[in-house]
Amino acid sequence: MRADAERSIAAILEAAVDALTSDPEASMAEIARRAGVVRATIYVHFPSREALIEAVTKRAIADATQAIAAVEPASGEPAAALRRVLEAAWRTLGRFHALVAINARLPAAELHERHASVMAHLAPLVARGQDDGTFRANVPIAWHLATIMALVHAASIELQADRVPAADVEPLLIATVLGALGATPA
Amino acid sequence: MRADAERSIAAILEAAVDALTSDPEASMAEIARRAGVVRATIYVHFPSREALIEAVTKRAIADATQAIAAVEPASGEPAAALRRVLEAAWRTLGRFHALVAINARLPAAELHERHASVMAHLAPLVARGQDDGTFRANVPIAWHLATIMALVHAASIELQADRVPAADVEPLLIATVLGALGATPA
DNA sequence: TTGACGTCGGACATTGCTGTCTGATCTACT
DNA sequence: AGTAGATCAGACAGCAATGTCCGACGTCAA
Repeated sequence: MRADAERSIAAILEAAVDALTSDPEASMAEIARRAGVVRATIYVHFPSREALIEAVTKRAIADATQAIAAVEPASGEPAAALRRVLEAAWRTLGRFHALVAINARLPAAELHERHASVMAHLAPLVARGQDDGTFRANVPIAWHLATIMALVHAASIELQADRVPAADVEPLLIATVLGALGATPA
Repeated sequence: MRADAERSIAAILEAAVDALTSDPEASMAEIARRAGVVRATIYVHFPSREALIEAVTKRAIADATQAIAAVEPASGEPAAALRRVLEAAWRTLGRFHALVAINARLPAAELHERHASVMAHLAPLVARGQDDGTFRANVPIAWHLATIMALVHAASIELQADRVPAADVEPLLIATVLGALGATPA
């Protein structure tokens, strides 16, 4: 693999994330424009639009997985660990939210498979909190995860709309999520 | 307005909901087919695809607004009132879950504006709950409202993705929202 | 009944996209 | 420096959808 090819691929993936975030149906031409590349070049590396989106999704999930793993969700009090995870998510995962919507119509099995690595880190944390009574136990883990994602996204929207000061968002988000999962947010 | 025109409009709106539910990008041709109408007829009543979708959305929100008003959000314990509101909203929304996904990619400002009528009923309820200590008071009302909207929408999306059984959604949603607002969901 | 309104059936131009291909030009590696 | 590999610039066909238009035909309501 030549160095310039590698650069192109990186630029394309980067541009695809940006473009698809602002418009989930962004065209290949738009992605190419943002990548500073000609449209045909994309097809050199990705046989089709679908293949490109799959590659982008996989990379996004890999990034998220790494960011979450980095804050050691398996250590310490569940509430504190979740707090750390939320901070990581707030900073890292936010920009990929659009991809969630794009992939939402995929076969359920494939979707589940793609999220497996994230689940692998979060599920034990949530389960641990359910065991020791920190989080509501009569709720599926997937629901808790959906709740977390929804509130992170809502926080992002509120912030962008200037309906809440930037400095206030993180504590608000954390308190709301902890409450939603059933923890008493102190 | 002639009677057959009124029938056509009703059939088109009905068909649009159905078609967009099974495919959020359903074409005008598909909608026309389901409505038992020729494609051109749609353009007689709705100048563009966007206008049709807007009409469908507005009607859905109007229905939800009416359903919420009907359960008297201004009466009784705030937690109980919120519970009633969530039940009413969820049931009315049942038919329109697909529209949630479609409108999710709209400009945030427009989304906010379309939800205004629902918010108008909710804001006093939330304020009342903050006053009597049922809901977290150190949080802007707008944040609580955003939280509620986000969780209702998330519930809708989870349901559509078949990640949670339909029968479980309502109690899960209620428990999660009450917790997120700081009430003890008992 | 009659005429205005509405729908039908289909043709039509336009647009925007995907995916392919070409030859020319550039660039990384040996 | 030379060569294989990569990008560029742009053309091309194919397709699907939107939105417009038409004449013929049905249907509502006065």
